[in-house]
Amino acid sequence: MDYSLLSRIPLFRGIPVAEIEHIFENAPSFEKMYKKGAVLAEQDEACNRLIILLSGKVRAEMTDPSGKVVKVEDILAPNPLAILFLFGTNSRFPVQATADEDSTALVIPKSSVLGILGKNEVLLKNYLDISADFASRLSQKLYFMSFRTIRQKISMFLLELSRNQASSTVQLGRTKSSLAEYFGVSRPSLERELSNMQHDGWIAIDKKEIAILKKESLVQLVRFGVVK
Amino acid sequence: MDYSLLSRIPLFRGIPVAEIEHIFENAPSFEKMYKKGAVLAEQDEACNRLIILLSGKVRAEMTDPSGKVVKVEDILAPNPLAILFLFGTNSRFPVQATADEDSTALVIPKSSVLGILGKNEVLLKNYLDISADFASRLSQKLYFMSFRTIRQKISMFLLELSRNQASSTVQLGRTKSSLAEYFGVSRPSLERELSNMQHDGWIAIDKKEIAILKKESLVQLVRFGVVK
DNA sequence: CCAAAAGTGTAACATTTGATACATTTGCGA
DNA sequence: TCGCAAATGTATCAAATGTTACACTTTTGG
Repeated sequence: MDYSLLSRIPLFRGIPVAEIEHIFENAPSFEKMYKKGAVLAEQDEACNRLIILLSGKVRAEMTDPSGKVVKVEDILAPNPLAILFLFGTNSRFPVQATADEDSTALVIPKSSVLGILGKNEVLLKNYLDISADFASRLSQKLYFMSFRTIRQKISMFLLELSRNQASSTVQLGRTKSSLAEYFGVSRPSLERELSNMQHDGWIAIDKKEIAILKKESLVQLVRFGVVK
Repeated sequence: MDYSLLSRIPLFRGIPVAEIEHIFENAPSFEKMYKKGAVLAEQDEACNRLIILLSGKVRAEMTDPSGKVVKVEDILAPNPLAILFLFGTNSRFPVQATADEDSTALVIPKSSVLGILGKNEVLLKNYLDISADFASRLSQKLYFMSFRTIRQKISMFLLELSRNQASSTVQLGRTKSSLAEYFGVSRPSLERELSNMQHDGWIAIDKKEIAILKKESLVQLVRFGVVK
């Protein structure tokens, strides 16, 4: 078992490898291999163990009641799965995790995790920080979803991207399709609104690169819901 | 300082009063009084302390960039404020907390919290459970917001209310105005859709009481997006 | 018990968005 | 580098939702 792998993930940041080894010395945990296509965790299965992906790639899919896949997230090694859902009064995996390629994972029973966290304050702080960051991202996405119109969402998104950045040109960094999905709107609607904003002279679109031409208009729209 | 108060909040559930006293023995923390109208925490202020409301009532308000109050939540004693935002890489209070009446609070510096959590495994588990539950609720609301039409949201909401309940009649338990706000839709639109569903024979509305008449239709709508 | 405030029900009309379709273009793996 | 799958850009039409307005009812606080 190569604990130096673990030292590279945020959960173990700031903890020397020797210390990590010591932490796991008396904590029941085991390594497990998964062939491509194997299921690491079923959706809605009781979440009674922490799974840390050591090598390979895992696909997390949320299936809605009709059986249609709603959301996909890729998890690359080395990284933990569903860290925030390990606890809670009715903790279940929110997604199905499937190996996208041959993978190995470190599996730690929930009871061990509690003991481990209590033993190392840095590890505890990391765990709490990761949980809080996750919750913050959820909160932000909710705030995001609360905007009424697509133009408002686009404006907010572009302003966020351009924050802490000298240039007024931003890189989307993802496909417009995936952006539409993130916004919860249809792809043609997103394209149309982007076109409209370009026609209005607010932005200039070049592939996945967008130049913000009238930042003031974007700001006003986000702040007041209308412009002028 | 009356630690028996603390034993009544979820964070200290399952911990004897004597043990709570012991926990706080060597942890820096202090009690503070707030007059009605006093501010316990500013929005976006660094979140470097855990505030546990011991008596009184606090109003949590989120202000959007234009200065308009977006959301209000009431916190009654005894309960902690913003427990999930204490940690995280850039932890700040997400709301402004103002005393709605004369209140007292126990204030614990962030560094003490870490030490306390490491010392008592039950407390640690409570903290993690509370965090996870909060995140789950956020997730669920996000799932909720992802429904396209108002009718789908209403259906999902009514099915959730009627779950684990013999009767097919549910009590809204809140005003329709606040429900519209929760859904992120305009009040007239919600009213109209409720009317439509009643005209279609799916539900029967009597004030804040709604009878589910065609549960199958609601289920189908939520599952497949369409009925028949 | 009264008056003011909050909540309700509904209608007409304007806007926004979704669904669908199709022609290109781009990017990636064999 | 070829070919195919994914992504893009755009148009048309239908459906859902927002906005505004107003009359009425219920709740609340003094």
